[in-house]
Amino acid sequence: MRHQDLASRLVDAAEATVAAHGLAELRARDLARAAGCSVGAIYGVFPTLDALVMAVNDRTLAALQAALDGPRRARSPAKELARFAAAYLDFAATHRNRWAALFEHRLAPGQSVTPEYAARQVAMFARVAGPIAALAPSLSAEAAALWARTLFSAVHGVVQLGLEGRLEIVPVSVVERQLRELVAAIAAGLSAR
Amino acid sequence: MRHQDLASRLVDAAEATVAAHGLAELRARDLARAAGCSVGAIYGVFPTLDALVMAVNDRTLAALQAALDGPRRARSPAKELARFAAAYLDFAATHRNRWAALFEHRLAPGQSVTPEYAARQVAMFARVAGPIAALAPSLSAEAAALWARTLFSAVHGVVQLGLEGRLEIVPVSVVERQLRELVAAIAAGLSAR
DNA sequence: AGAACAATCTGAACGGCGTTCAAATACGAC
DNA sequence: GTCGTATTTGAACGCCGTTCAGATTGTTCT
Repeated sequence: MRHQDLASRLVDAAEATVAAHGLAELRARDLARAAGCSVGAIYGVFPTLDALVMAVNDRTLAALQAALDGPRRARSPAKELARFAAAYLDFAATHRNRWAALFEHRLAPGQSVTPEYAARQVAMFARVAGPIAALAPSLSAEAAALWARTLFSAVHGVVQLGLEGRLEIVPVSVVERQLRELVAAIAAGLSAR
Repeated sequence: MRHQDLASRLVDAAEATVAAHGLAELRARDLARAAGCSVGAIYGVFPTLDALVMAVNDRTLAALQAALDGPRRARSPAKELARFAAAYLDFAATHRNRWAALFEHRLAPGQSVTPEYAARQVAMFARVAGPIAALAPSLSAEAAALWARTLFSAVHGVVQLGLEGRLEIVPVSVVERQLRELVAAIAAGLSAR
């Protein structure tokens, strides 16, 4: 533990705080105490706390990607899309604070996301494009890719407004039903062309 | 102007700042200067800056509701849903910072949204339930209401990830196409049952 | 071994934030 | 005019992310 990189100790500590109390509770002084260093040392490793948050989010996105790849491919394209949506909901519900941090954190203007982060996002969209192309073979590759983005976004929207909506919070089981019906309707609409 | 309520002058000033520079740029001292009062006077009207932000968001939601009611009903339920989605995108794109503030602002734990805010949200969902029920008459009232929430959330997700996604920002015209195809697929899937 | 240099870490201090509150001010009743 | 009350004021408080002069540690050369 003594020889563990300061960087990874800091990301570990930040991840633990985010998971337990949410992104808003992250403090440089707490982080330093948890990682066993001084506040100033943080800035020898990360230029800013925002950069540290991005490192945490990189990890979360990797975990999300792994969760979505999850169990092996389902029997039909429609079932595969349904499994994907259910896995997304499950990840968001299980790791709520870490998942929320992905969207709560706004990067400073001019700053961009890390290349790994962007690559993971592209990979996740691509993961959806396959079943979609299988479902609607008449779609061009670009159209299928755009549909992948659309389906992903739609599923995300249902999960986000369901889990952290302003109104009543929808029980996870209801969100599950919403996603099942949404994916089924889209799959039906797509294959009917 | 002198006799205008301090409260409305403050909300005006906050709304202007949010619209011009985003929620993150809101400062109590700037607000006081813009509204022509002292910092302390803000707290005689609002218990917290968060409450002031909620007042701004109430206004934004009212404007969004008006924009969605917009032009009179379309010819068919499917077209009405498409119009609704397009109007949502148009509002988000036109009033990007004010719209983003609706979702950037997290209310303190234990605090709830104003009754008007909740009522507007319910009204907007209900606005969608009509065309959905017309499209799939076999749906129960509760199922149609849930579908309204689902469709609204899905549209929101596409707009949000499209306009402020981490990856490349999608041009509005592409998001328009995404929404058109999404609504068409859902409408097809819904009426095919 | 010790001296000299570079690299790293330290934590008090800085500026900016939301929020508070004793003092000043404005206002109405008589 | 005088008192009592309600409102406004803005300096001050505590907390935040971030900085940087000085202390500490590590490395290289003789």
